Amino acid sequence: MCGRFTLFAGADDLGERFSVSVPAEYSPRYNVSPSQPVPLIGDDDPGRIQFRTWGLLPEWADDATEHGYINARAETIEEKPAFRSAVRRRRCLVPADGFYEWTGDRGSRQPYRVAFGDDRLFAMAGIWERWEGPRRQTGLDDFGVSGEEPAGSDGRDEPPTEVRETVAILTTAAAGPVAEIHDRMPVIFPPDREREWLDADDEERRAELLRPFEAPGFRAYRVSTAVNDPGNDEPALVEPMGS
DNA sequence: CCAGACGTTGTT
DNA sequence: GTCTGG
DNA sequence: CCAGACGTTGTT
DNA sequence: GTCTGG
Repeated sequence: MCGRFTLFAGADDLGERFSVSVPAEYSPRYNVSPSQPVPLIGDDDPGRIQFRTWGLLPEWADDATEHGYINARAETIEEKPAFRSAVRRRRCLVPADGFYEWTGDRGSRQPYRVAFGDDRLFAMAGIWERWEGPRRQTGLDDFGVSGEEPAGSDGRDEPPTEVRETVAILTTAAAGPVAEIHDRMPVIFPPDREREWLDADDEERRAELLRPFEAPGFRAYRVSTAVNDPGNDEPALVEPMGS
C-alpha cells in the first residue's frame, strides 16, 4: 500500500542527499496524505524538487474532480492503460523518511511507522502525469487580437483552461519487517540505483529496478492513532507508542 | 462495430 | 454501504 | 491511507 | 489514449 508517509528532513539535508535544489515552499511533513502536494524529483527536471498532487489523473480523465490513483502495482504497471504511458515517459523519485501502515478493524485502525532507525532519507518509485482541461475554441485570444487564427479553429493553439500535475507511488510485495504487518509496501530503491529509475526508458531495466528490495535497517513501530486523521501533522506523530 | 472502463487497498 | 475531502 | 459525510428548502 | 465486453 502506502497511503501516508513522512518527510520531515530539513531542506538542506534533503537537497544534499539527492543533489537537488529545494524550493522555498518546502516544509517538513509528518503526515503527507492523498490529494496533497508531494515533493518529488521528476525525470523532466531531475535537478530540483517539484510538487505534484498525490492521486494520478490519467490524461483521458473526463474532469479533474475524479479520484486519482494513489498507488500502482509494480507487477502490472507496464500493462495497465492508466499507467502505461506514465511509466514509459514520466517517472519520478518520491523522497521520504518513513511511511505508515495500518492493522486492525475499521473504527480501531492501529498505525505503524516504517523507517530506518536513524530516520535517514530514502526514495520511493513514482510515476507522474499531466492532465489538461479543455481548450477554448474561439480562435480569438483574450484581448481580441486577430492573429493568423482562422475562424472555426479547433482550438489546438489555445492554452488549456486548466493544467494539473499528479503523482502515484508504486507498490510491491512487502519484505523484511514490513511483512509482519502488511503484504504490500512502496517500491524503494537502493541509494546507488535511485537515479537509474529516472533514466529507465527500457522495460527490462525497469523490471530489474522494481524487484522488491529488503532495505536493511528498516523497522516498523507503533505510533499514535492521531496519525489516522489527515489533518494532524506534527512531530508527535512519529513518537513510538510501545508495542 | 460501439460503449464503457481504465485502480488499489482493506475488510467482510 | 459508498463517496468525498484532506 | 482514514475520517466524515451522506439533503432540501427558504431566508438572512 | 487504449483495451475489454457485448
